[in-house]
Amino acid sequence: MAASTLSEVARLAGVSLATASRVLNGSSRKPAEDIAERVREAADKLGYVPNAQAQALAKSSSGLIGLIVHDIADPYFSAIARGVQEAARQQNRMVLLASTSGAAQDEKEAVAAFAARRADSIVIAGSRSVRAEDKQGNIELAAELDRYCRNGGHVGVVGHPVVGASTTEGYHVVEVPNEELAADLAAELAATHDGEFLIVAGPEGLYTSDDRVRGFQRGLADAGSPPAEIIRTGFNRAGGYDAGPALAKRIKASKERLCIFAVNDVMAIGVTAALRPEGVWIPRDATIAGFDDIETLRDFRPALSTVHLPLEDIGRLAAGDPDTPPVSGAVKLRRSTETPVETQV
Amino acid sequence: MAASTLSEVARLAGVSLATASRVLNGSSRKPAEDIAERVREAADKLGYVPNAQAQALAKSSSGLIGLIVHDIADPYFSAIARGVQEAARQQNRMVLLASTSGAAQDEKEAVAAFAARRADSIVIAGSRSVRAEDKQGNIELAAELDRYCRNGGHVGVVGHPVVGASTTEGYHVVEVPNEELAADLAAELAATHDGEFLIVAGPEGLYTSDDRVRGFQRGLADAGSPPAEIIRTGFNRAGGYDAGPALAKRIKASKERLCIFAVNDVMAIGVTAALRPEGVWIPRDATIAGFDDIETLRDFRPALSTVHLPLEDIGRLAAGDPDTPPVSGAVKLRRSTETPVETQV
DNA sequence: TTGATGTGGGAAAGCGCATTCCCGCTGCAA
DNA sequence: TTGCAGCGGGAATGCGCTTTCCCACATCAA
Repeated sequence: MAASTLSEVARLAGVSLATASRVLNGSSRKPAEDIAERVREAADKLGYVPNAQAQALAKSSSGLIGLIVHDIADPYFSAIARGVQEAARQQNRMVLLASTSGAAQDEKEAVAAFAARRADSIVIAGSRSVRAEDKQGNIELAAELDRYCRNGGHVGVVGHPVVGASTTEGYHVVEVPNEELAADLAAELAATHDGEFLIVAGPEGLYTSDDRVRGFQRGLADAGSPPAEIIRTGFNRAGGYDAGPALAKRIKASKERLCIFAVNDVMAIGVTAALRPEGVWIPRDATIAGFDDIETLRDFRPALSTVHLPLEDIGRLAAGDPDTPPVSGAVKLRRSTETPVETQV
Repeated sequence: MAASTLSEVARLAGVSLATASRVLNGSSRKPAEDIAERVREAADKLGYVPNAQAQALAKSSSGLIGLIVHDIADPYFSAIARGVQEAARQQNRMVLLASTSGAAQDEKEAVAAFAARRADSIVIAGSRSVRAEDKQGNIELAAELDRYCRNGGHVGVVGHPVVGASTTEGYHVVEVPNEELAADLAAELAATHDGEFLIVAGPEGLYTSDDRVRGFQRGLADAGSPPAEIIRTGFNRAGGYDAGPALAKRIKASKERLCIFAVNDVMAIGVTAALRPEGVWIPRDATIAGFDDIETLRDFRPALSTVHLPLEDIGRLAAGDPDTPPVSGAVKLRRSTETPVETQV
């Protein structure tokens, strides 16, 4: 990657390095127009591309924003990534991507790498967890982030504060009202459904999952319904799928129609897919709702009841966009939780 | 972003800058263990994080790989992005992201930005086009890329060479056998379907779309079927949706069952969604096939017939991973093109 | 004409690091 | 003991750029 340098341009234009810099890379001092023109011509002829690394070094600001997700191919994260990307574009920055599969250890490394690149800010999406096996990783991650913040970095966290972060300096948490929204969902569902409820949740200790479970139970309680049974599985499509057989058995054994709340959309889809071969139809034999309102999944049939989350906005907010409205979700009841007309069998 | 520097570490450890550098940032010369230990301690105490920008400047290699996509939230691109990300991880690099909505002008700017950051390589995903309105943009993009390559950069292009690129030096095209696979799909469909075929394509001039159309028509011809009528619309879900009403009219007017080939999965989903309110059921009233085999869409019902593309591998290949097998797709016939049993009405 | 005040270009000092070159030291053969 | 290689650490240079400081010159009021 050897390209022509500023001093080559300066020499060709017959001016000093300083002048060339002033002309080409926006300075407060504007050299005379004829000189500027000469410099621009020279730059053009040489195909000069400024070295952002050197610029960053000289002005100590990189124009980079680091994004940490579990999996960029997961539609939840890619929607957030789009928001971050847009915010970055507006701020004239570039986004550096890191996928970590959610491992705290990997996240720590990603933060270190971003810090090494002197990213102006870091966005961490993806659920925090307090599980025992993540304990050590979380501590190290928090330490790394604290250090990054102490050195003047900004970090935007989606959903929940990083476990064990000791400073608040530099941290910016985009609160997602998971609990409230889950309660709303439960309330709306309880209004029309009078059978049992069941929750398909992620592993215990995962904040996002736990919040949604808690909120849902609270909503149920407020509506006078008994608490829902909880099945724990993976926090992704595969987790939902795996829970399918047990659910099918449960549904077939029960006299009433069961209403399932999967703590996110992809899990709900996984559950639905696993239920189908068992002969369990949604919403005929059971109803189901998810959470997130993933765009790619909207054409699904039966249309999935869910809670809409402005994921793109969340990404923008985490990336520090000031013009983005605060996070506000909304319950979306669709076909998957409709009580079917009796005549339909 | 001021952090402690190598010279601070060196001073604290009581060694020279050179020694500290050798200890901390992998050099071929290994200082004595006791000294090394002292340096590491000092680094640890200061919370030293090497400045990758400065390192890049000094060694002139950034460890960055630039990725250009139309839209990171589109599952097609996010799957490729995952592959690129994985390859980058293996190569110990980081990926820089740019979304461009497919505008050649934006892509050009993204390339310039990557070049400025001295990215070691650039991956361009997303269909190239020869449309007239993109002409100027394409020329500039090609020029920018050529310059990048001349300066020693590597570029990996998914699908088709960049229009108008004058060098081959540094370019690396990941060929996607769109045409062959589309022909295969047509052949397999023609084997069981004897009604008419219809293609929902993207705008004319979009390579990927054009290739798939051409291949499909060829497959039809080889199977002895008449060429399919072509409807042009947007190359995304919205495009498919928009084509819905016209298709519905077409289907209702026709005596035979129509087989629709949408040139990608999301378009097929869009079509299906638009058809539903019109009372047209898949596969009862018409059949449909897509292309790409998007993972998030696999749970869709009726299951979408499509052509599987190893998108993640494609991303890996474009990012220059040597261990990734060459691209090979496969036709996946599923429910959406099954001839329904007559008794099902 | 003279001194004060700008104005605009250039020299040079870093930014944080890798790396080359140099030098003092030790170990060994002669 | 002398000479030479080999080893390990340090000084210094440069990567490409920004920015401060300086200086030459022009302008204008007195």
